[in-house]
Amino acid sequence: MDDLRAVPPSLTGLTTYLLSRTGKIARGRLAGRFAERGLRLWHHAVLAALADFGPHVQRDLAARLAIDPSDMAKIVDELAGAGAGAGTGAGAGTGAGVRAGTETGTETEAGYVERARDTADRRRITVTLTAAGRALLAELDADAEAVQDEILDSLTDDEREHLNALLRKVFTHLDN
Amino acid sequence: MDDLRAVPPSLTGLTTYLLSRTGKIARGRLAGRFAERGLRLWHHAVLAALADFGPHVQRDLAARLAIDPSDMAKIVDELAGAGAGAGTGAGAGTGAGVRAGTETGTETEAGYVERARDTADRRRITVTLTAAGRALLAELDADAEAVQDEILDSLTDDEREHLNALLRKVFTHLDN
DNA sequence: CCGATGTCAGATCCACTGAAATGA
DNA sequence: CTCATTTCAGTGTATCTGACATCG
Repeated sequence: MDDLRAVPPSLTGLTTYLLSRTGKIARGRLAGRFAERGLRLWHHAVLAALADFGPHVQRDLAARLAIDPSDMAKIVDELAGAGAGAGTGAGAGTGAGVRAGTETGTETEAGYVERARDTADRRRITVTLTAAGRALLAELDADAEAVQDEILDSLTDDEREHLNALLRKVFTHLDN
Repeated sequence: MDDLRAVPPSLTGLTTYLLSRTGKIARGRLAGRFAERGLRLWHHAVLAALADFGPHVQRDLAARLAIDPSDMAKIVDELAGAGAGAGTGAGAGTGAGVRAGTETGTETEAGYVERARDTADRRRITVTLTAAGRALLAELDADAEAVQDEILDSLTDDEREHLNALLRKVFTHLDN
């Protein structure tokens, strides 16, 4: 009898629909977790890019992640901790884990990335991952995997691997 | 070599990331096609739900598609073609909208769905798919499949089927 | 040329109105 | 029979985000 929660089969038959829906759910859940830290998805992507490929000129970072350069400026700014009068250097000095949990009024932004003038071309600003950034990235990655376990709960390990392979194939092809 | 187009491997290793990215791309492309008609994705979903499950009380339609009832009111209104209807909306650019076959008159009267007061409970409005709506749905489905062919271009038929099966499994489980 | 700030549009969400049904 | 409560459709608003445009 026509369960009102049932989704139209003609939609679930469309792979793109499933892709879109599950993707949105996944993104939403992960964004929720990051929000508890006062972060958004792009922060994770930026940190990951820096970890994987090393320091970037800000513009290249934007190009790689397919995001508008003007938006990248904000993200890097937030990761650097320049915004909102946050204690930049953070008296805590090294470490500076800053797993704030609840983002109370005080934003405990710390230097997850560092902006430095390129020595060769002094117009360029090179963004570099700091130790604190690397630590934060590890936590965000853990969040991501936790969400992934939720989402893919119904799949076996083999199926998960297969799904990843298929999606990777699709994605890399789209990238061209 | 650090191709600037390369995406961080630590991200592509996350299935949820791929899901999220490809889903967003798919949604964007399909939304683009629909926009040429002056429609949005929800219009397609509503038509599909009506085709698959028959007439709905408007509120149930909203519940099924997990959308806010107030937003559903607007969407149904546009599909019914009452007043400004589908032509305007987001599309801007091309005033095209609404190519239902009978292009008599400049605009609209698109009755893709019909609203009728429930005789028993006059608060309720029952939404029914019309012949024009069915025709439009066929076109939108064709658009969706075209986009799907683009997106899944790199996969064989077997792989596409497998991907659909995996995603369906994931999605139905998430629905619970 | 590059990065930063500001503006705009789309989508989602929430509160409210008015009509209509239900139950005390 | 009347009144309070609930449910529904519809309107409008607040907010959040992503995309675009201009300024330094």
